[in-house]
Amino acid sequence: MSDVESKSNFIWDAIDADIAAGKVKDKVITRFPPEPNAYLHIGHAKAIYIDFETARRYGGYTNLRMDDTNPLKEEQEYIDGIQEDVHWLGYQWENLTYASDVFDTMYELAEEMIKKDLAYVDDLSAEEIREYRGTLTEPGKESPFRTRTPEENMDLFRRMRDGEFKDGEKVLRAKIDMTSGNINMRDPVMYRIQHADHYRQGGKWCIYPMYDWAHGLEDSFEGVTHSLCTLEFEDHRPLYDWFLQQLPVHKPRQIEFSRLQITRTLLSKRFYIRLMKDQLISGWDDPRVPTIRGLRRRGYTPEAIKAFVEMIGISKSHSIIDSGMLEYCLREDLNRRSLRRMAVLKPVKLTITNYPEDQVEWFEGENNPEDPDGGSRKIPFCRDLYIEDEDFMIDPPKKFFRLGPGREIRLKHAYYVTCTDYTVGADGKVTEIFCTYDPDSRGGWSEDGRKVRGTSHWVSARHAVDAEVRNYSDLFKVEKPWENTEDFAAIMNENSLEVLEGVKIEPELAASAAGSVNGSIEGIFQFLRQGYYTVDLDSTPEKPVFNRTVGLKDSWAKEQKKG
RNA sequence: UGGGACGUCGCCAAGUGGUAAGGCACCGGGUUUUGGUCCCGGCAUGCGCAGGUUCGAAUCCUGCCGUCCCAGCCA
Repeated sequence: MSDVESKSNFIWDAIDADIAAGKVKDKVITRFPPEPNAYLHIGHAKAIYIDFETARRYGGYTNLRMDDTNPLKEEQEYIDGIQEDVHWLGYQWENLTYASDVFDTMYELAEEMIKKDLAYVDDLSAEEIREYRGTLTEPGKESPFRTRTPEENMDLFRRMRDGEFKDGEKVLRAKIDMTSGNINMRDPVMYRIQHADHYRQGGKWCIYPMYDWAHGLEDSFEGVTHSLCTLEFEDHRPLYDWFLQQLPVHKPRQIEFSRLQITRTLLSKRFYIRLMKDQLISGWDDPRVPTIRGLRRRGYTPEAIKAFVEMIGISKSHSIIDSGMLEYCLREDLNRRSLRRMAVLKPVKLTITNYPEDQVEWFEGENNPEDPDGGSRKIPFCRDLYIEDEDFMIDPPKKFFRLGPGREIRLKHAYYVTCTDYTVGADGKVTEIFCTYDPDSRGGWSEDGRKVRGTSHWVSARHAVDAEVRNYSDLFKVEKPWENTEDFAAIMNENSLEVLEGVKIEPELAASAAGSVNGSIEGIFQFLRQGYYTVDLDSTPEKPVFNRTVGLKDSWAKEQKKG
C-alpha cells in the first residue's frame, strides 16, 4: 500500500461507505472540470490531485472536462494550456470532454422539464428577477409568468432557441420554491439568451445552459460517481440533486472540500489578468505568480507540488496554509535531485600567493551528495579565484566560520587556504584577498587531521563564466493587494525582482545550463550555500540566466538577525 | 428563529466513547568537504465556551460564542 492508499480522509470514507452499500455499480469515476477561461494555478493542483488520486485509489478513472457553458469567456488557448499543465503534473485523463458537446442532450432534457411542468419561461428582466428573489432573510415571490402552461412554455423556449428574442428578454427557469431558505432553490435560471459565438460551437446556439443545470448533467452523462468540488458549492448540492432527481438519468454524488489558501498568496485568475494588463508581471508563466506554469518556471517540480497537496490534507475546515510548507516540499525534492554547482554571486578576488603562476589543476566534485550514482564533474583551479563577498570579514566574530585575516578555511573540493593579507578600497570595502595554500591538503583533506570548520565555494577567475541571477520576490508580499492597488503596484515595481549581474559560475554550470534552457527539471541547480536555481527562459549559452527558486536555511544569518 | 458549513498546539491535520498520531514552524544536541542534508530530543493534563449523560467524553446531549459561504441571465 502506498501512502496515498493508506491515508484516509472524509471523502474516501464516504466513497468506502458508498461501495460497502453497493451504490457504486462499476468503477469510481471522477472528473476535473475547469472552465477554460484562464490558466491553472496551484489551487487547481489541489483539485487535480484529489480528483485523480481518488479515482486511482479505487482503480477507476478521471475525465478532464472543459466546462465551457459561457461563450463570452472561453478560449482555445486556455484549453491547450490546461491540458499541458495537467500532463505536466503527471496525470492522464481517461476522456477529454466538453460541456458544449452535450448541449443538444441538455436541451432535450430541458424540454422534458417543461413537459413535466418543472420549468417555465420567464419574461422578467434581470433586475426584476433579482427583486423577486427576495433577500437572505426574506422569502422571494413568484413571477407572474410562473403559471404559464407547458404548451406555452414549450413554444416560447423553442423560439428562444431559434433566436426570436434578444439577450436578456427571456430565461428558462426551474419551478421549485420561491420561499426556500436556500436561495439557489428559488426558481434558478436554467438557460439564458446569449447571441454570441461559442469558440467551439460557433453560431449554433443563442441560448446557453447555466452552471447548475449543466454541471450535474455533465457528470451524469459521463457516468461520474463522485463529483468532487470546493466548499462554495455546498449550497448548490440540493439543486444539483433536485435536477437529477426529476430525470431518468445516472445520479452522481457531490462531495465538497475546502479550497486551497496560502499565506501571502492570492489565488485569483482575475487578479493575474489585471497584473498582466498593468504589466506588473510578464504573463501567465511569470515566476512571481503561483500559476502552474509560473511555478514551473520558478523551479517547482510536479513532485514537490503533489507532495505539498498530500501534506496539507483534505478537509472541510477553512484553512490558510503557511507558504513555508510549499517551500519545504520544494527544498525536500530539490535536495534529492538538483545538481550541486559552485557560483559566486558577489565576487571578491582571492589570490593564492604561493601557487604557481601558470598552473591549473582540475578537481573532481560530486554532482549530488545525496545521490551516490549522481556522478561528478571537473572543476578548474588556479592561482586567481573569486569567493563570495560575505565569506570574508576583516574582523570576524568568534562564531563566524569563514575567512578572515590569519584564518584557515577549506575551498570546497580543493585546498585549505590561510588568509595572509587583504586590500581595501576607498569605500572601505575589501577589494582583494591574499592567501597561501597548503599543498598537502589537496582535495580538501589533511593528513594531520586538523579541523577546519569553514568550507567556502569558489570559482576560478580564469575559467569562470559570467551569468545573471534573477531573484523574484515570494509570490505576493502584501496581504490584500486588491484593496490597495497603488501600494501593490509600487511593491511589485520596486521589490519584486532583484537582478544580479556579473555572477561568476563554474564552467560546468554554464555548460549544463546551456543544455537545459526552458526550465526543465534538468535545469535545476543548487549553488552551494546560496539556494536553488532554475534556468530561465531567457537564458542563452552565451549568457546563462537563473531564477532563484528557494533559499537554504542559514543559521549564521539567523544568528546575526538575533543580534 | 433565512439557509448551509466549519471551530483539536503559531500553521495544517489524525482521532468517530477508553484516557490527544503525524507534518510545517520553533527550541536544544550529534554527524557533516554546503552554517545544506541527515540523526536524536523538546514542543496541547487538554480538543471554541458553559452545563449535562457516563466508571470513563475531543468524540453523545443541551445552550451559547466565533469564523466562512449564499441574494450572476458567472463557474
